[in-house]
Amino acid sequence: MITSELQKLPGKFYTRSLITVAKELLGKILVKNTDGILYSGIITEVEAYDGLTDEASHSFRGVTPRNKIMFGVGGYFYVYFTYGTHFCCNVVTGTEGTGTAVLIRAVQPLDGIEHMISNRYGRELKNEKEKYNLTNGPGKVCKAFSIGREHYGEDLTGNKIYILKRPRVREDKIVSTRRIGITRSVDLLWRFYIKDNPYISGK
DNA sequence: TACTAGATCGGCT
DNA sequence: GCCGATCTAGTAG
Repeated sequence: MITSELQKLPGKFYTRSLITVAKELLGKILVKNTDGILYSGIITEVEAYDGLTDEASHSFRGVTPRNKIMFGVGGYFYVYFTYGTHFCCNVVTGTEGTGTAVLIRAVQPLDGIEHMISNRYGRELKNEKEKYNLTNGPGKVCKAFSIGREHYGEDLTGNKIYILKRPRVREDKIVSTRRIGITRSVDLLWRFYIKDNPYISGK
């Protein structure tokens, strides 16, 4: 697959409802093209976060400086810093004021794999296991793609960070489970991943 | 393999 | 001041 020949998703892809966008992001290709380095990977695992009903969401308690991009219109990047060490990235969805976003939890690397290995390990791969460990978690994806606070609010219809069109993943190839690493609203089945793909986070 | 702890700091109660 | 949409290294079994 030649990623440079694929089409960018338009703004209207993102302004639809949270769960629709979350599921349809599976199989699409996340691209970062800055500083002369091209990174890309197939989105294999996501989680949905809602504003109104979802206590686990950063947007649940209303607008703050950190989450304000979540309350804007869909199609922007929400990057946050957590546990004093990691960044995680989200795709903002829906219309103005909804406070919804989709956390990208794992991707399958396509372009820039050598850079990802260097960003993650600072050395060569040691074994097969490290190949999958490269991007199978939200903190790992950001580390591999070198995504940080400077990418907060990035416009996904721009030319630095964007997502490429790909055929929709069939419903019977999508697995829904509880979300990972949260303590509130734990019963929602809002984690989605591509069945049988090896680039999936633990549990 | 399974569990525990430590890193490390920004956001918000 | 507390705790988190995480990850890794270390220890025990």
